[in-house]
Amino acid sequence: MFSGIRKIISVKSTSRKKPGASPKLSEKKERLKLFLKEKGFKSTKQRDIIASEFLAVGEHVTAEELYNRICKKHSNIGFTTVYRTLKLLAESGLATERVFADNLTRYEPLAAEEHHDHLICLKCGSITEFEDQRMERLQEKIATEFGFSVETHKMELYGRCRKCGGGNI
Amino acid sequence: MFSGIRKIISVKSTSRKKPGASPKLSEKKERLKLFLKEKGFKSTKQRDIIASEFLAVGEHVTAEELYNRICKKHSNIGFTTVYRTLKLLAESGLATERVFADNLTRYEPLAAEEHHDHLICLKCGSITEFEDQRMERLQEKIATEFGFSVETHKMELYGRCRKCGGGNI
DNA sequence: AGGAAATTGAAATTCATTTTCATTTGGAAA
DNA sequence: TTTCCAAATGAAAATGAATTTCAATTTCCT
Repeated sequence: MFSGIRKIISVKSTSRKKPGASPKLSEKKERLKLFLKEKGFKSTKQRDIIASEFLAVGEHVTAEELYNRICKKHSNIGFTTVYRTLKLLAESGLATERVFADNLTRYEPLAAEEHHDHLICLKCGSITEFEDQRMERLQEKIATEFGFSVETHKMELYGRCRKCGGGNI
Repeated sequence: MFSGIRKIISVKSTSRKKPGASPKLSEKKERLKLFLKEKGFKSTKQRDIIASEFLAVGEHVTAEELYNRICKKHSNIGFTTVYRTLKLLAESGLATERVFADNLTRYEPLAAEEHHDHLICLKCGSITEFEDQRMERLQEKIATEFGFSVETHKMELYGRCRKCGGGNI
């Protein structure tokens, strides 16, 4: 299923939130520090570097992708630490873990408060985010019809983006 | 994410199709034979047994689960063959591969023509299928708004089923 | 500064999945 | 039916992402 994707190579964000709606980088790093302190964890150079790089990159990265970026500049940072820090960021609510059809775990900044879904191009691998209230409402509605209460959901549309012939197949 | 699920233990189907709408077991096995012949593959005892057991079980099984059932009666059938036969069934359109939040690959009979989505209970692990035209239409609509054409999609609602307190949380 | 506790990172482990390869089997052609 | 070759089988090995281990290092509280 979805075997068309070899690798998700590039990533785009097309969210519709107002500019300035998301916290600044410094604010996010502050939040991480608070979380660490609160949990009795320690602030370290590595965590700072990794968090900064992660927040700078911004889009759906795997632990490995992020590690590759980081280890060029900081040969003293190991894969394991990148991996663990991403988990930590996810726990603290600064990142969200996602698994798409290629079965790799990706991390995406923030998102705790801004749930959204994804359009994934099977040709070029680009990921476009979207949020749609109609969708949220319909999900609730359907769930209710089954006596089900929704805590979270996963919704991915796989197909062709505009560039790859989305309009006219 | 979704780490609440330890294991998906049981599986229910609540699809809304009319009774008799889906092909009978013999019909399905016929379809497999045709597919095999068409592709120049061979019919074997193992494939027959595995396909029968799979179609009999009916619901979202992993290769391992199916293997465990089969090897009790047929000690001469190996895991690899079960694994490969499930892949084959998926190719032939008699099964669909699905990966839920626990990251195991499950197979489900038929489904090539009947696309549906899933409600997954985070407490008891039950899987309920549903199909909803409103959902399909909305997906198309949203995709179109992004210049995207949908080939396939994945949509899972995670929460509580009726038994596990779905109505009143 | 001292020291307990947490962190780091290289290496090892886990675990589902997939591949390898020697052997067996199915089934088309003789 | 017998022959023969490609396909299938299954045990074992390989793969690869995710996770854990553990000794050495670092943080940060007192």
